[in-house]
Amino acid sequence: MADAASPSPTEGPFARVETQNVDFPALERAILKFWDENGIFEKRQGLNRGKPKWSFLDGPITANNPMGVHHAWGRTYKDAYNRYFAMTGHDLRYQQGFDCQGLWVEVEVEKELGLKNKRDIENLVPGDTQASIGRFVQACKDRVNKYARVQTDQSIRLGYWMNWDRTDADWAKTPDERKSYFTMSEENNYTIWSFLKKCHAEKKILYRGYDVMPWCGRCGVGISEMEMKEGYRYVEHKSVFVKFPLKDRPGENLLIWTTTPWTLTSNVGAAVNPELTYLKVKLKSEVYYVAKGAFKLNRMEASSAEDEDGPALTTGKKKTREWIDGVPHLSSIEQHFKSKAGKDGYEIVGEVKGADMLGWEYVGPFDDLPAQKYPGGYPEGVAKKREQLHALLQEEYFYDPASGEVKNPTLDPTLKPACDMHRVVAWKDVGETEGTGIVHIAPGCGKEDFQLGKEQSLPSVAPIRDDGTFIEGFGEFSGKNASDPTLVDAVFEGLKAKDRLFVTERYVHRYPHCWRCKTELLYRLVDEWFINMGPKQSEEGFRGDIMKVVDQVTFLPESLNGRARERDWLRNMGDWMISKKRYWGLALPIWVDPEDPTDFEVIGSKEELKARAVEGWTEFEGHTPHRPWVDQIKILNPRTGRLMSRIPDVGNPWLDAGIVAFSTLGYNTDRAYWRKWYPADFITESFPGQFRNWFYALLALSTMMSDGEPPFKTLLGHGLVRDEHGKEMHKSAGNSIEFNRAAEELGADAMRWLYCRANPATNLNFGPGPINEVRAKFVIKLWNCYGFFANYASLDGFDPAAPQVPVEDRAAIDRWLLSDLQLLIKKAREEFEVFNVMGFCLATEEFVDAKLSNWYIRRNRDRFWSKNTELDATGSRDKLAAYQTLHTVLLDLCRLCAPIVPFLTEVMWKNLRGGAGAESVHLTDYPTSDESLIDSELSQDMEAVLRIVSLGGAARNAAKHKVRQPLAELRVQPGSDADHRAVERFPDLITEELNVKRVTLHTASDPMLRSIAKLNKKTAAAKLGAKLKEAEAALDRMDGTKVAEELRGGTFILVGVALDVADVTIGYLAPDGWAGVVDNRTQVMIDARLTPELKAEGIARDVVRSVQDARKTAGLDVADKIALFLGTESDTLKAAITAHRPTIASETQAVQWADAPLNGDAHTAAVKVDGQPLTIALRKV
RNA sequence: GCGCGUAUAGCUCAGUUGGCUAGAGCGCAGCUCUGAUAAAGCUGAGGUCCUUGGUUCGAAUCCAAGUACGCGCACCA
Repeated sequence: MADAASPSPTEGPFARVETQNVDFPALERAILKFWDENGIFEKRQGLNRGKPKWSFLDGPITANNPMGVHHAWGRTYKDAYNRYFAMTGHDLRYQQGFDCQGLWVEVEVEKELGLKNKRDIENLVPGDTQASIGRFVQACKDRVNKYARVQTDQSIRLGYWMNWDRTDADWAKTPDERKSYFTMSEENNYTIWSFLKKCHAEKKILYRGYDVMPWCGRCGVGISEMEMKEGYRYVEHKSVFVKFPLKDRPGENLLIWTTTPWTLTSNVGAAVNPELTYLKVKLKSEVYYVAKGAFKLNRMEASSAEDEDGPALTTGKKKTREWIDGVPHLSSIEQHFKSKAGKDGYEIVGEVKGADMLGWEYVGPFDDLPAQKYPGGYPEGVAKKREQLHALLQEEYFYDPASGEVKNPTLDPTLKPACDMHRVVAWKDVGETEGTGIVHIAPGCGKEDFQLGKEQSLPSVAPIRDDGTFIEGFGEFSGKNASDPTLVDAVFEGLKAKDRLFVTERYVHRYPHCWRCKTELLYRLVDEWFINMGPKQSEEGFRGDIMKVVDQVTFLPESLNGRARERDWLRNMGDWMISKKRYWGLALPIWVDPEDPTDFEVIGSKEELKARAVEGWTEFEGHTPHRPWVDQIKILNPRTGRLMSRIPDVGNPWLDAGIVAFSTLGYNTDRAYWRKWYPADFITESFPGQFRNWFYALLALSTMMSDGEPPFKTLLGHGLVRDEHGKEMHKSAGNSIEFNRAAEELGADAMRWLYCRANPATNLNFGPGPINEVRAKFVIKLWNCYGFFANYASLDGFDPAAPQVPVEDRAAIDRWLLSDLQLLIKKAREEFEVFNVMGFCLATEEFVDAKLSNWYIRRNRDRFWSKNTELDATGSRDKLAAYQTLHTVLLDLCRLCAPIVPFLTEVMWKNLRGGAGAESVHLTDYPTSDESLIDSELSQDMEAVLRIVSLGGAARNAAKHKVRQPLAELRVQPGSDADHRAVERFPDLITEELNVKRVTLHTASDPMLRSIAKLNKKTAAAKLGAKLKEAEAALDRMDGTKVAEELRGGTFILVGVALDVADVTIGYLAPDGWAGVVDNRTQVMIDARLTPELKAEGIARDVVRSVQDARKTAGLDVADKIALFLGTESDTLKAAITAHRPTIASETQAVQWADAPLNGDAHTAAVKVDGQPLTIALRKV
């Protein structure tokens, strides 16, 4: 089968083509070999060298696992557009990229090595952290190299033309020296350094942030905003209502509610909304404060909030909250009170404004913990850093509404411990649709809490370390993990012991999880590095600069509003957290003074580092700028004279991918080259997520590096690949499909066509079903057209080099096909230029199916079958014209489709070119339409022919005569000029296709068919009731044409009842002996009467058909001659056979007639024709 | 909660600046054709064009409100 890819030299210019059970994957492998052995890709590059450039920038694929079929969608687009622009004479870079660094690789390597946490990693070489990190980082590099190579092989199999690293020698090189780009390359890392340097030195937007951030205790890493979006899920937690006894109001309590009981250990304050009203609820001997609006609230209704004052306006149904089956629904706070009170009941004893509660002091839930008693918050280092941060931000003075004083915390020597600071503070964001309207504030455990703590001068108590466990100072909790359920129980026990526990409940909410390892995130006070994006919700600062760039690029497909989405993300995102407390990644080039954490420097290049290094350079030299080697370098602080150390953090991996418009184009090493290729003309990736990931990072880094020049002109996004039934593909669900399996079982071309014909704006259903559909719809159909041509051309000795019959001398159907081909070429170019291959594919399917296969070839078969020896000069010329037309169309189709299905078209091309022309279709130019061949009237007329033929078929059906039975006449009342012309220009096409003797026109002005109106009893019966019979009779007497007109006009009254279009069916009646149908204004009828002559002819055709069948089952070749015996007792059959003997003989290639049954090796068959038995016997002669 | 989008046959979707009896492919049933075609053709069953109201001679199409779904954003105790 592999040989099928190359024409056999023994059979003239065209090789025979197999049309059954074609093994497309085998052909694809043969083509890969052909490209490889003949350097086709290199030749293509050679042809385009020096031509106008077309700059494509590849978004790096994560080299962490083998490719999935979902990757193949985007890669197919990338290759298709690359190939199109190559065939239209553009110089391309053909550089593909791998994303190498980051937590996703680390997590896989941890799994491989059986490591559970950071401590395991740092102890890979027992007792030697540096060596351990070194070994771990090496393992990460190894994994990336391994899968980059796997993905390379897979991409090659897909037909993706890039400058790949193919040999062992290629892969032995450093990432910097390879053809593909790697984000772990030195160039990439150092270029990010220059970006960060620019952020710091020029724009002053890099800062050390001391904030509460979501944290993954398993990975030991802060989670950035963009990562957090990936991890929200609905989960059940234990929530709790807790009493905070008020110090100066004996027997009175604040009632607070929280879903994170572990944070109660670090409670510092309680926040109320000064605007809200709070109830004093008396239960037994104690009083509780609860927000008035919260008290009776149905907590299962999703918070639709504050239209309490307009009950008449609340028309819409309230939505119920997302909930998990099996978890009890929430009770209202009032219900909790009722059930606690029993039959005594509770009592509302007063109301108080939130503003009047400010400053009230209370007893905290865990004031006995050492951490709560520590002066200035806990731990000491935390408090110290906070002071320094305040100094840094120059927030020297605070207005403290609790005391009414202006305070300066940096100068305040008596910072109190947390337990002495418990008081009610104001927070305008407190609502009453969730909780009790009084919020427990733990500045060390929540983002808003921390912010509020800063504003209100509350100390922070930060309880957990980087693995999620409690630090010392938290009594029995120390050492336990904050997300451990038993810890929650311990908290509840502790509260119960002090009679602080009001009630607990099971609660369902959306909670963030680590996007990589699915662990629940905790909010933790951390020390991370940020890029200041400028004021949120504004268009100022860095975010504003990026927005200006966003406004200059094109986002496709339009319906997705990509620009609006990107702008939306830019408006809302917080400052960009770029640090990760991990191992495998960009070494953030930030060196900090050991005594003063706010004194830092950013290094912008390897050279600068070398110049500044005062220690560790020798150990570092020769290594990539990764941990642990780069960690050893110290630089001198010119201000203090102390040695500065690099922060141990690595960078957010989106920095790695975001810099590639600079790093891969040699921005820092060959500025002219960069200038030539920047910006990219085109990028394309799957859009979900990328507006906040690659698209964002690329735009952000490019805006900074280029001072506002867009990194690309056009971005094409596409959806997700789903399984055959539209479900998300997951390895765990067992419905994901490996790329290799798909390519080998389904074929890369079929996959590529499926991807290209799909709408990029929607998700795509992938699987054997959809693939088989496109294969049947397009691949096999095109292949069969090709096979038809090649097989007859080979048999017939068609000479592709023969002088072309001038197009104007060719048959109209030839000119029609060539005209429509030009239209397709125009369409192809238009659609590729606007990055809409879908439009091209759908148009091509239509062309191949409706025009080429089902009309041109079907209608012209006898021109190809005609025997050379029997043709005169005109006939030969006509046959040549047919071959040339079909040959041209197939060659152009090859070139048109080559970017989409490079294998199929290559196989076809290699055979069709007949030894002439380019050795590969991919070395040809993309077709250009020839305007002189476009004949739009001809196109319209042929369309009319197809319409009339279709109607004629329907009329035949109504007449109940199969197509083999010749009929006398088809009569057409044209509904348009094109219909009219079609009958006059192409009577032969119509009569042959419909097997009628003649086609005639009905040109009289009255309708050819009489309209008949009939009641649609289903709908009309209800309206007419008892008058139904009467109405039917009345309708029978009416003129159907008039009824139809009245119905169209809208008013039709029958026996006093108004009926509409649906109540009446209009049928059409042909004269006796005829059958007619109507479509719009075109009417067609067929003469259904059989004469004895027509009947005999029909029988003869049935006989021919039966003999052909017998030939086929006898295994004869088309060209084989036979001796034929036809035996029957039926006089009708005998007469028909005798009358049509010459036709039967020529159709079946019978050169001898036998009067008696053939004996011996003859093939016999017993069939029925016209209901009568017929014996067929034939033998090859 | 805010914003954007979508809603048409069992499934996947077309349906242009409003226009006459709303279409295609797949699937289903029947018929047919077949010496390129495991292909194809024809017919049939199957529709509340999400709902309601409005504009209009006329609405799947335009407008408004509602409902459902999807996506993005926000997510708090």
